[in-house]
Order: sequence, then structure tokens, then C-alpha cells
Amino acid sequence: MGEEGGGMEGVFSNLSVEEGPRTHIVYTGQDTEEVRIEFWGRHTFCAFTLLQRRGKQNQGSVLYPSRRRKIHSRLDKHISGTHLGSGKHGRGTCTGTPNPRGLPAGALERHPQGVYLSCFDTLLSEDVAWLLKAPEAPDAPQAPAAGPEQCPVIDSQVVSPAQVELEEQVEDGSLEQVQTLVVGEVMKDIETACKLLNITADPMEWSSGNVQKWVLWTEHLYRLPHVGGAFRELSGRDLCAMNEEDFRQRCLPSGDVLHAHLDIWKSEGEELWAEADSSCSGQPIHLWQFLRELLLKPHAYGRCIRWLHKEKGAGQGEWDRGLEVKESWEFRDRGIFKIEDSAHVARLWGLRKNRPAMNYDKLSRSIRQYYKKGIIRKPAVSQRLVYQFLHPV
DNA sequence: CAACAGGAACAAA
DNA sequence: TTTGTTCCTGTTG
Repeated sequence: MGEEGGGMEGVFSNLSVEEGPRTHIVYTGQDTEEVRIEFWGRHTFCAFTLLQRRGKQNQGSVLYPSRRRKIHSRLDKHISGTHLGSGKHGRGTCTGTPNPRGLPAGALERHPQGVYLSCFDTLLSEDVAWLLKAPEAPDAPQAPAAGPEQCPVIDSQVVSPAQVELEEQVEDGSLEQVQTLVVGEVMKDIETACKLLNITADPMEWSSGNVQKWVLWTEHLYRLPHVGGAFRELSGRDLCAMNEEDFRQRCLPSGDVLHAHLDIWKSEGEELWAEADSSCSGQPIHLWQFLRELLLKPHAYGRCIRWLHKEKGAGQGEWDRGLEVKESWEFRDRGIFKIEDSAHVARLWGLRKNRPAMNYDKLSRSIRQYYKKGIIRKPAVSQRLVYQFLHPV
């Protein structure tokens, strides 16, 4: 793990931009600095970075939440129901351990200067740069010796008109992917925390005890200084009513960070909630309808279930004249979808049906019941976790 | 080992 | 009855 030179290479070579999105990558230097990076995407750096120098004056600054909102609105503009382009960004890309403590210690030896990284505003320009450099290069084995040139640390606040143009071109394809990935990761994290803490995803419902747990959890996970009883006796509702300034006043060093994280919970929790109780609006939903629902919202569920779009002609095209007639209707590769995260889909289904013991074993049994009904089947070439709707919309 | 196939009993609408 | 759910045995990659 030898590092050459100080500066940022140490950190970023370890991060390896090629490896795809991650969440909650946390580097903590001895006593001197702390770097937090979240939602690291292959083409996009969409989150905040923070480098703190303890002991000296605080150099770090949190880019949440205003910039986060900016990103979200920017991304949201481009998630117009299009499908995810490639499967290469599936779960497998998250090679990084979600556990901050599982990081190799090497990068921590040399400490970068206490600088404040403002990668946030360069999201799109970086995106463009990488896309142009290597448009979906199949694992270019990491430019030699962690080239600093791929270190996306650019402290520019301005986006040139030329960049804006390029943005238009690449946004369509890549941004909703990023959105999907980010939202998926955030949701996973939130769900994990909910399980561990036995709290709901919606902060509005928290009791003061829940609030305490959440605060403790968050400061532990992000290594914030302890706030003590700064939020004692506050319900989730109270907490949600507080703005960033209120947070800052209650606990000075980390109030804004806490507020930022609560902000994430609020927005994502709402989303989870909205999906969870959209059941209250009617008759018992059918499994196939539910699956369609998920497939309709790739920005929210693309991580766990998605359409498989096989372009005709790509790869080995079945263009035999003989087959043309025979393989017309049902045998087209229409309506084929893949369950990327079976456990997650099952959990969502269980949530919807109020069936906490639901799992993929049972869910898939239900899917299999559709075989003889002609609603869903296994596609012609059977693959794991891949099914096909027989009847179009 | 997880996905898959499908029988059987059961519950709820 | 229909549509799942739960549980299970066995197969497959």
C-alpha cells in the first residue's frame, strides 16, 4: 500500500474511479484529517466530499444539503422513464465494502493537506470528461500508477457553455443511471439502519428515543463528534421541523452534517413510504402488477429489478429467414425483465402485502403459478432471475 | 449455494 | 374459485 507523494492521489487511487458507485466511503486519518465521500459513481461524483483537519480550524465544509438538492433537481430533470442502458452497473459494481472500517489502511498513512474539495459542482464536467476519454471502456486496468490526472478534484465552480452542450449529450444516458444507483444505495443504507435500530424510515414517526438512536447511529457511522444530549426530548416531528441553522445552534461542530443526513432520510423516507402505502389505494394487488409497477420506476427500483433490453441485431442476431415467421409474437424478447436483487424485491413485495416473512423463495413460487396462467414465463433462453411477461402491457 | 420446478395444504377474498 | 402463501422435495448451474 505504498503511497507515492502526498496530496490527493493517496486517497483517490484507493477509491479507484473505475469501480463504480459506492456509498459512505469514509477515510479517517489519525487525528488530523477526515475525508468523507459518498455516492461515488463511475462517471459521476455526486455527493459531497469533506476534508477536515482536526485540531486546527475546521477546513471542512459540508456541501449538503443545498448542493445535494441542486444535484437532485438536476438529475430529476433527466429521469424521463427511459430504461437503464447497460447492465454493467449492476450490483456487482459495488465492489467497495460498505463498511467504512473495512478499508485498507494504506491510504491513511500519508495525509493529504487539509483542503476542501469542491467536486460537487464539477459533476457534469467530470462526467463529460470521463465519457469522452473512455466511453464505457471495459475495465481499462486503472491508468498506470493511479494517475493523478484521473483524480477528479477540480475546484471549479463554473461550467462553461461548451460543457453545457456536452452535458446535453451525455446526460440522457448516464444520469438516470446515476440517479438510480444513488437512490438505490441510499435506500439500502436507510433500510439497513432501520433494521439495525428498529426504527421506521420516516423521521416524522420517530419517538424521542428513536431520535436518540438515530443521532447516535449517525454520529457513529460518520464519526461525528458526540453531541451528547443536544437532541434529547425531541420527537422526530420536532427534529424535522428544525432547519439547518437550528441544528447548528444545538450542536456546533456537526449540526449541519446531522441536518444534512436527516434531510436525506426525510426525502428518501418519503419515497419509501409513498411506495409502501400506495397499497391503501385499492383492491389487492397482483404480483404481476406489482412487478410492473417496480419496472415502471427505474429511477427508484432499477437497482433491484429492470427490463432487459436486447437490441435486435446486436451480438448474434437471429435473422434466419426460416425463423422469422415462427418466432413472431410471443417469442420476441419483449417484456423480459431481470430481478437484480431478489431479496430486495421480495421485501418490497412483503411490505406491500403486509407479509413480513416474504422472501424470494415464496415470491418466485408465486411467479411460477403464472406459468400455467400464461401471465409470466421463463424466456426462451432461460437465465437466472430472468422472467418474461407474455401479454404486452 | 442460490435459483428453479412444481406438489400439496392452507388462507383470504 | 382464484390468487397467493407457506412448506417442502428434488434438480440444476
